[in-house]
Amino acid sequence: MDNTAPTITKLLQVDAPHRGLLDELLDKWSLQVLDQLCERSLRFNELRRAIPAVGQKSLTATLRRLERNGMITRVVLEARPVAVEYRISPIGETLNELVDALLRWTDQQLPAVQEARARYDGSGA
Amino acid sequence: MDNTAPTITKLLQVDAPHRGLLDELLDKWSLQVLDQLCERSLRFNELRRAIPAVGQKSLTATLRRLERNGMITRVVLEARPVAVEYRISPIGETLNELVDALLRWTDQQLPAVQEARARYDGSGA
DNA sequence: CGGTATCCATTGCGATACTG
DNA sequence: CAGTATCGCAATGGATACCG
Repeated sequence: MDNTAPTITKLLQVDAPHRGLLDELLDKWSLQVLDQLCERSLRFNELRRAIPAVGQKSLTATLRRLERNGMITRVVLEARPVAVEYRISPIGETLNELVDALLRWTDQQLPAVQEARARYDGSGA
Repeated sequence: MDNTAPTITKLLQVDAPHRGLLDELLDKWSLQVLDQLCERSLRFNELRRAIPAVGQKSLTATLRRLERNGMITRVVLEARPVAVEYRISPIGETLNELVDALLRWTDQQLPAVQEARARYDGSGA
């Protein structure tokens, strides 16, 4: 696995597609959708309820983007009126592991961050 | 201090500050600035040159935000006209490790992602 | 239910000009 | 050099209405 793990920095600068991909995947709603679907598959309106702050338009856009990049799959169930289920994909699961690592990091560092904020806000105010 | 690491998912939903922090830290420019400063400290205009696509205004905002959250430190050097150096902080370095993991992930998954995109774009077009 | 289409307010962001 | 201030456009994103 260490075949391509050279100065990671170069990936950022030289190889735009890598950055572009993260830009599409690390936004506010994607992280939350990903996290929800990692627990279990959900329907459109279930997702809306699970993430109350997201608007319908934004949720649709987020789902399309995640689907296009292969992170989730959109499954149309035969049912009356219509039923669509969104599922995490294998790749999506690997991404979610990294996102979880990020979440664990925030959990650890939040106190230090809040202290830093207090210092910054205090010295400037 | 309870080190309970319960279903990470709950952190996302219940605890807004965690998500909020990631929202401030995972944007387009922050990742690149962080990555640059992890290699070596840089001055304002060095950063601009290192990340040509970023505007002055956005760079300033990004630096302030990273500084406020304790990820970098702003060091005013005594020099003529003025010299300011931006340095990664210890916390910032730990964040950058996770970002690097993300970058390595994109490097691994990019082919699969591009395939997914081709499939998506092809079936829809 | 699971969307799309449209309108509209807000914001983001680049370009430009100016300052200590 | 390292910013701040201002302007104006373009893109987000919410609210609403409507469709299969």
